Amino acid sequence: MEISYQRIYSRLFKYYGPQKWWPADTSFEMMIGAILVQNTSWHNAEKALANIKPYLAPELMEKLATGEMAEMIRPSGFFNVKAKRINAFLKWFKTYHCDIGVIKQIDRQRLRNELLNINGVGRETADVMLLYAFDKPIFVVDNYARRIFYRIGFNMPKTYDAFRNEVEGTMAGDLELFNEFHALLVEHAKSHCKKTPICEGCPLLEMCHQRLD
DNA sequence: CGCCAGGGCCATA
DNA sequence: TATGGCCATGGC
Repeated sequence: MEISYQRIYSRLFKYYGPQKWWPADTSFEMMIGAILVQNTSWHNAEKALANIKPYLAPELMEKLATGEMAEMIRPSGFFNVKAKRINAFLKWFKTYHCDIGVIKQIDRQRLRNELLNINGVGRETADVMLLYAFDKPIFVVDNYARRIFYRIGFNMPKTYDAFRNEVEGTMAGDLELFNEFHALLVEHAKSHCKKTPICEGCPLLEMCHQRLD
């Protein structure tokens, strides 16, 4: 049986079930969460989110001084840089009057470039926002996807965009599929495919080459 | 105690 | 293009 991205997705979906991401009440909360979770456990990002919950609206958040913001998001780590990144994001968001509906109408490529121009929003954060806040069908490349596919034995393209294009080009996926795929890869990495893996009961065991690097 | 976590920027070669 | 240092908390 040919091992493909499609087959891996099917296996993960059958095993873990629908993930219904992103865990946030609003698109705005989702995007703030995307910045807070950068290179940080979701557990710590949640603590920061809980602290700024009373300010989780662009009109309220822009009034906070950067120093106040930093203190509130302290549990997420890198709190000084993340406070600046949130400010940079808010500045961009305001140029569209914080109107999610308007931004959703923007062409996918152009919107991606605009997000990448925000200081503190790199490829992965931009793609996660495009997928979970702006409904663009996109494959999110992260270290988890790299680790999981590497251990299966795939030789993925080295650069971010080449990897993303390959998966998107070979999957014929819609919004719902890419939404679930990223969430499933994260869940799989956290439950089985950790740095020190738990291979017993792994749903991908038969297709894994055990390249535990 | 060290390792890791749902990255990105910047300087350098 | 591709490394390396830097940013920092909290769970284990």
